[in-house]
Parts: sequence; structure tokens; C-alpha cells
Amino acid sequence: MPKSPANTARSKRAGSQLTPDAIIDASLRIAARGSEDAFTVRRLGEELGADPTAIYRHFRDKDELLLSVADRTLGEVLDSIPEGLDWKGRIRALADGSLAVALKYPVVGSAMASRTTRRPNEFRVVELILGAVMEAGLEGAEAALHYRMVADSLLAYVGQQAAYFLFDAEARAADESAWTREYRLVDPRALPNITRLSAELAEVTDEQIFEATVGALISAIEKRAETLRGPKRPR
Amino acid sequence: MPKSPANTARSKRAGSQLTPDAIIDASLRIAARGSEDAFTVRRLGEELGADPTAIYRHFRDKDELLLSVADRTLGEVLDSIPEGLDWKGRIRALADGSLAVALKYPVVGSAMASRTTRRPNEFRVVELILGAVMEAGLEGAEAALHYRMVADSLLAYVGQQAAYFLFDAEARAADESAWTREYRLVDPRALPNITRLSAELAEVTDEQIFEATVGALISAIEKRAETLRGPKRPR
DNA sequence: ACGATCAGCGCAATACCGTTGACAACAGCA
DNA sequence: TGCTGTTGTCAACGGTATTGCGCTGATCGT
Repeated sequence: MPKSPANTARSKRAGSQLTPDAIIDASLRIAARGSEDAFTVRRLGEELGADPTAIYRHFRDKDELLLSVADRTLGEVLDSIPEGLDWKGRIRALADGSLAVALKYPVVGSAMASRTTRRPNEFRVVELILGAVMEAGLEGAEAALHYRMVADSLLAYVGQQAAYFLFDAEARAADESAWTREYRLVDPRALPNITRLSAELAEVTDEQIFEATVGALISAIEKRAETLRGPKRPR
Repeated sequence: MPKSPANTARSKRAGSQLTPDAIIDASLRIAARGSEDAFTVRRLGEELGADPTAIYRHFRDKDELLLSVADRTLGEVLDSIPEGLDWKGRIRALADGSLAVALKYPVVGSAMASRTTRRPNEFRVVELILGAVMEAGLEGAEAALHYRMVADSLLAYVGQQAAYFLFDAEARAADESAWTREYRLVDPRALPNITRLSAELAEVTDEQIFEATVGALISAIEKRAETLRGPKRPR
């Protein structure tokens, strides 16, 4: 019963066509097709040219596969972050990279928004954010709290964007035109602010919103660090 | 054979036992049971004492039902916000109320995080947030942008919390103990920050994180309003 | 007052989905 | 050579949302 003793000496005769990595690759190919192609076990089998259920020889269930896929994409994000940035730059790079990869593989981004993979690359992300908030000047419980703020907010936001992106283009277009249209048709007496700002509301872009959100998180860290540093020498 | 003798009174034109409101009520009862009871069409039929497919006489599909349910809960949130609060108070009340109701009906909260209902109560929320950011001193495109920042961030965060809450208690407990356990077992050379802060990381509470996040959003609005107001009279 | 209409409901069936158990082929080892 | 365990295939199960058909009973027109 060589169930899973660590030795295994993988060199010898990996008699299988299917490897975890190959399955993850195929999953990413499907995920990259977004809403045009559902990410199902059967579809995955097709992509691999194998029986769908063969996947269960390598992953306990679809959830475990998804976690592995998510960890791979997390690695993509981390590797895209250049060296030598200051703490704000690292957080911005992490945010931008996360959003980009979540929109590239929307199914993964949306499914993992409320999960924790507990795999290697997740720890690297934690380490990165913690390092950033500590460089900003926070310590101990304050650093831990602000790490969670950044991580949770970012993950939630990015996951939500991915889920929204997963709507097929048709439904999304209807959704957005409805916004601009219905905002103008609203009762001006009951909803004066919407009426007044209907034009501006229609013109806000996702990029602006994301930038503002990330900026808010960074400012919060900065401000907290200043407050904690300041009391001896009030400015 | 009329299904159940109960209704009768229903004067005219309401020969049906099932009404949209009754279905929404039943949906909320199921949703309130969280992860103990899946929110499926079949279960809903059971709850109503009717055939599951009868629901389709009142809602086009499950999605439309969910949107209606979500709008009802949005109303709950809005009605819980007291009069006479300043803009910060109103945003905090909206945030707290949204989180509370999303945790009360986690299935609804998680499913609607990336959707827009385009129903009456959603407009009321938009109006409320817009009013708040304008009272804070923002106008036009700036007001629209910061409304979206607050709305999107809040919805995403709250939805993510609801989704996480939906994990059954067993899995969640394993998840959390794993956090505290694995953070201590991590390689201290590769991940020094995690190692150093493992104790503090385990002690951060959800309430602290939510408070910090909402505070960051409010601060961002305040700061932006100051910047825009300030240029003539730099402090 | 009576018959026609028709909305609301139950029932059976459809098309998916993830997952499992039994079986066959095949590699490595004794 | 035969044993054993891994890996892929196949068929099937129980779950999901949804749809088409037929019945029934209340409503309405006459």
C-alpha cells in the first residue's frame, strides 16, 4: 500500500498520462474561456481527452482541484510583482495583479473569493502584505489587523468583479444599459440625488473604482501608522 | 381537490394559495436556517406544502425569485437605519445592517454580492449613499465615484462574509484552527513576518476587520472632500 | 343559472451536475 | 511468472433547475 509515503522516487516510470499539473493546466484553459465554456468535470475530461472521472484519481474532489488551480494563479500574481517596490507599490502591484488574474480566470476568482487555500502561495501573499504594513510602520496586533483588512477587502472585491464578469456578455450589457436608462427614469421627488447625478453615475469606470478602493486601504494604513507614531511628537 | 383548506377568505381573484409574498417568506425562512438546510426549489416546495414547480407560476426562474428575496432583505436593512444620523452614522448604520442581514440570510447575501437587483429598495440604498457622500462635501463625478466605491466594497465584503458563513460549522472550525496551527508551523526563514505575528494573526476578530474596513472607506471620503475644499485655503 | 375560459397547480420527464463503485489494463516487484 | 497496486473507463446514482402536459376549480360572460 504505497499510499503516500513521501519517498516515491518520482523518477521511476510515471506510468500515468494524467498528472495533477496537466489537469490544472487544462482547468486553466477552460477557466480562461470565461462564460463561453462551463467549468465542469465532464468538460474537463473532454479537454484532457480522457474520461471525466479520471480526475478523481488525482484530486479528491472538484473543490480540492479548484484550490490547487487557485494556488497556481496566486503564483502567477506573485511572480508578476517586480522587486524593489516600496510598501505602497507592492500592495498596488498585488491588487492590480490579483484583479487581472481573476478576470483572466473568472471562474477561479469568483469561486475562491470566500475560501482560503492554505497552500504555499497563499502564505507568500500573507507574508507580502504583512511585510508591507510593517514597512508602513505598524506592528503586532495593528499589523495583523490591517493585513486582514487588506487581504479580505481585496479578495472580496476581486472575487465580486470576477463573478460579475462571469455573466455572459449579453446579460451584462443589459444590466449596464439598464443602469443608465433606469436611473434617468426614477422618481425625482423620492430620489433626488440619483436624478441629479444620473449622468455622472453612468460614467464611472471600474478602473476608477478599483483605484479609489485600493487607495482607501493604503491611506488607512498610512494614517494609522502616523497616529501611532505621532503621540510623542504631535505635529 | 383544493390543496389545503386554509386560505378561503381571499375574497376574489386570488384563487391561489401561493402568492409571491408567501414564496418570499418561505424563502427567507429557509435562508435563515443557513447551512443546515439547502435553499433548493424542492425544499422550497416542501416549506410551502406545495409542488416545487408551482413556484414557476410566480417567478420566471430561481434567479428572479432570489432577486426579489434580496430586495426584501434590503428593505429590512433600510428600515433599521434610524433618522437623524450624520453622513458617517448613516454609512456605518448601512454597513452594520447589511452585514447583519447578510449573516442572517447567508444564502441570499452570498448569491447577491455580485448582482444588482434593480428593484425599488436598491434605488433607496443608492440614494442613501449618494446623500451621504454629498453631505460629506463631494459633488458630481467625485460623488458618483465614491458612491460606487462604498457600494461595491461593502457589497463584496458582506457577500464574502456570508459565503464564508455558509460553510457548515464543521468545515469552518477546521479552517480556523488550521490557520492558527499552520501559521506556527511555517518555515521561519522563508516567512519571518508570519512567524513573528502568528499569535496576533489568530486573535484578530471579524468585527475589528469590518470596523477597520468601513472606517477606511469613510476616511477616504473625508480626505477627498477636504482636498477638494482646501486648495484655496491650504491649511 | 349555466357553460366556457383560464390561471394555478401537480406530475412526469429532461438535461445537467458531481461523485462513486466495479472492472480492465498495465507497470513494478518478488 | 505471478502478485499487487495504480490509473483509466464505464455505468450508474442522487442531486440540481426547469419545462410540457393535463387536471381542476374558480371566475366571467351570457
